[in-house]
Amino acid sequence: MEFAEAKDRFIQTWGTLATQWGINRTMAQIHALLMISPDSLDTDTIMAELQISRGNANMNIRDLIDWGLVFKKLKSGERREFFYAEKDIWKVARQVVKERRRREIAPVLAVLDELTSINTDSPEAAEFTKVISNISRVATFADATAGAALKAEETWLLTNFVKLFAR
Amino acid sequence: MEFAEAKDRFIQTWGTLATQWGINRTMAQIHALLMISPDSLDTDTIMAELQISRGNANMNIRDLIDWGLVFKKLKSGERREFFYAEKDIWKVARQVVKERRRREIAPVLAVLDELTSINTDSPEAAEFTKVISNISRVATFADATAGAALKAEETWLLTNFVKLFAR
DNA sequence: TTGTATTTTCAATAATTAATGAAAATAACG
DNA sequence: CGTTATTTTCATTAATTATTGAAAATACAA
Repeated sequence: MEFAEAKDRFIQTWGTLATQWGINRTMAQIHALLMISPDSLDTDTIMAELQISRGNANMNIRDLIDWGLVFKKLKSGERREFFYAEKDIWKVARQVVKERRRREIAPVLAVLDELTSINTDSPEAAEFTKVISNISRVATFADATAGAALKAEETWLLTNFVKLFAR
Repeated sequence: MEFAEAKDRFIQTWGTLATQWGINRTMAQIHALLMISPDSLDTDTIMAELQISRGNANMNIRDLIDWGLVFKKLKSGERREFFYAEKDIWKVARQVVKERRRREIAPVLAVLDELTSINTDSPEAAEFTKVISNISRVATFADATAGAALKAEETWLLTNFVKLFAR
């Protein structure tokens, strides 16, 4: 396979995977492009490579920066901005977990916690409380686990996972 | 808070969470409704509770069954079908991981593996191979880890997670 | 300043995805 | 069988989400 084809395949694959996980395709494609690019790229290059509009490019680059996956680079003597991505996929994964935890999981945990404190005066209400408590307990535990993992060093985590699951 | 309100809050919250993770809202809402329901429900009840059409209800119930999260129950003397959900959230999580691995991760791993074998005759191609190899290695490891966890018993997994991360 | 390159915003439009509802298919019953 | 309850399908419609592109805002240099 030629490089150009492989590159397209990767950008496409990364975009498809992302949509299945609730991330928009363009955002994932920009991320993919920057991950495999040796140099940082400016907006026009990204637009040209992915055949997208300026507005679209700008918005999704901003989002990637918000997610902590892409960074701005200022080249001396250059007026426009250049962008580059974190290329270590472990760090990418850690960052995604961290952000999703903060943005999506934390609010849900708060709601669940509230919902455990209703009257259980009917079979429906009793079952409800039982299920919600179970979800709340497990989710809180899983969230705390993720939190601990994020605090730990990457190597420590990797080492321990290997110990835990090694054959 | 009253039961009726708590119930609506939960169904709504579960639906919102799901959309952020690439699952459609109705599917998550049906799942939520069945999880908190003491009895199995028929299609008409689900339609009425969630205010959705028959077609929508039917399609999403089918999908939930495909995902292994909801099951059919036949009541003797009853012609129509009743549905109930797995209520143990650990089992739900395990099932979701299992299915996503099969449907989404496995195909991506196959593509990544292909992409590692291109000529590295330019700086771009060299960087590409480097990044793809890293992703492929880490993803394969994570996938294998998930596979091992799925094979293990739930209690075993829980116990070991506690040991690993307990303060 | 003033002009110019660059970035950002956002209303309009396009594309995608989900939901409806009625018709067709299926299954159960007498 | 024929009848009726129930489920499934799917073309149409609705809702949602993403993209465009041009105008406005901003940043920089002279």
